[in-house]
Amino acid sequence: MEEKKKLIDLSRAEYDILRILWKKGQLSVREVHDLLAETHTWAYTTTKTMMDRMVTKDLLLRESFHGIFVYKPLISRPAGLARMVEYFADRVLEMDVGSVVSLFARSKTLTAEEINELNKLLQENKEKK
Amino acid sequence: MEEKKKLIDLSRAEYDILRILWKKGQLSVREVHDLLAETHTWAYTTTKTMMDRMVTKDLLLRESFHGIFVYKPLISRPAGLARMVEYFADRVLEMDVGSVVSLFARSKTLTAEEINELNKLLQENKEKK
DNA sequence: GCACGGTTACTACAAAGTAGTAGGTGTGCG
DNA sequence: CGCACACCTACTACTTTGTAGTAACCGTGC
Repeated sequence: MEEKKKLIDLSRAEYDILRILWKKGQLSVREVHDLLAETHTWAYTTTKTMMDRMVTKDLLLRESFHGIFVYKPLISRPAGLARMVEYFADRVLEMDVGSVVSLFARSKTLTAEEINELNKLLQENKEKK
Repeated sequence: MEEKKKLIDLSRAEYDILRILWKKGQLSVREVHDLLAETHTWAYTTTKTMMDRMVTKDLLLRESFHGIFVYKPLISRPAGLARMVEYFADRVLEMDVGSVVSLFARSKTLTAEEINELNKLLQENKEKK
């Protein structure tokens, strides 16, 4: 049996940053920070620190771009979602993950392809438990 | 306008402890710890530290009972759930909280009364935003 | 009365959350 | 041309949370 990679455990803060990057592709700290302002009241340096730490954790990739750094996600949205969905289904709703995943189909948040990936990840994870 | 109390923000660890206490009413550290073993691999003292910190944060009440301490939740299950449901609906599913709350009705996780309370909390919270 | 098994209190250290400060750099203006 | 300003980056720091060890305490059986 090969390496069993667990679902990625993101903190809420990390997830919020990734969420923006998943939508936009790649952004500077400033851009992420401004978008984050809707839900957070962080200082600019807080956003920066977070993002830099996420780079060392291989959650984000940082590249110099026209003299400034831009960051892009290193994990897919379904991969980032999986752990949260699992947790929420198991511990909060106390129902099968399948029912929760089916919500995504209705919400149009994820593409069909992403939903497939999400399902696959959750399935694999369940098997090895 | 009176005091606006925000929804309670629980960490996953705190939530997991509360979840057990909501089900059982009140338990000793040992009992919580054993039940927690299903999902966590914490050392006994870790469970203890967590629970004691939750007492100082007014999440739990600690009472001496036959020479040992038992802990009971100071917040209701809907109150503990509200923030997580809101977060999950808004940021993960990106759909209306209502749709998520309706899942509870189907999952039998909460009583009708609890669902009402949950709805009320989420509603109040939305109004003041 | 003391050993033993569990309980409690105190301490510790890493990671996450939050943010300040100092130093670097490009661009316009005098 | 050289400096001020605005903005970026790196480094440091302090608090809370996650995780756990250790030592002191305490009732029960012998």
